[in-house]
Amino acid sequence: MTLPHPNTDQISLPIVLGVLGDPTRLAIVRYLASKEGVALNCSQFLDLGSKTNLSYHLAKLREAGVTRAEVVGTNRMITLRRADLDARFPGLLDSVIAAAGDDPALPAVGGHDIELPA
Amino acid sequence: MTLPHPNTDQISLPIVLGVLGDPTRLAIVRYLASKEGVALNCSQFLDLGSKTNLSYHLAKLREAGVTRAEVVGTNRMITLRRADLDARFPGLLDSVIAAAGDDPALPAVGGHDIELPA
DNA sequence: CCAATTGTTCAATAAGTTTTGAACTAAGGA
DNA sequence: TCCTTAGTTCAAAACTTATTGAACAATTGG
Repeated sequence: MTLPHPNTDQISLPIVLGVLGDPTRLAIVRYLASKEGVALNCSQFLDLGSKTNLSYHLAKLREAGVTRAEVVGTNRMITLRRADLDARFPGLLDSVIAAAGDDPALPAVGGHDIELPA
Repeated sequence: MTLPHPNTDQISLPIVLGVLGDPTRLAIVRYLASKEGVALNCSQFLDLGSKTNLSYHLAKLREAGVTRAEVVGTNRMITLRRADLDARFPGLLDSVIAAAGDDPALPAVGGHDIELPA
């Protein structure tokens, strides 16, 4: 059970920019960046919308190549594809995250720690 | 006769990203960046679409704060708001332009020189 | 003044995006 | 096995964006 992701060289600039041009998704990326190295499941983002709606936005991010989703039991562990994005579009992710860093117009993620299934 | 532009501090990250997430507009920005300092009118971009459609896309870019349009006679001279964007979102425009730089999936602008009204 | 040039606006349509709830699948634990 | 948890899928509705052609405005040049 793996989910489809584009290869690094298939990541498209206009698609990435379009996907990031949505406040909910930008908030997801900002939060992922702030927790880099930590495994996050979808429920971490419930502050941003309904379960169904998050599934939609997280699929958009994954299909654009911005995030990676790994299946761990019933969880999908979400990470930023930082190395891939840096390789493909040097500096882009950093400048987006820096710009989003303190934007009060973006929704915020509460961020509860979660226990993973052993 | 001046056209409305947002102030630098009113430029919104998600709006800028959304506006750049369109191949036609990304091509416009790439071409403007390649001709920085040169005055360009809308007709320069007719390779990318109809006059009406360009008017629409150029208005989107202007309203997002990505470009500036100055009225000179019957022309609108278009420039990139590079300094404003660099001030607001450091590094963002550079990385977008670099990433777009050699993307064969983006439409290209022919680029004829034009004679301005004296 | 008249005609040409440059670009905008309008209304219509076409196409795509976001959001929702209900139904569903898959894994894990009691 | 049965229940719970995590997340997806589907179809519908609501909304937004892109594209077109016809009509319009404003300036310039003859």
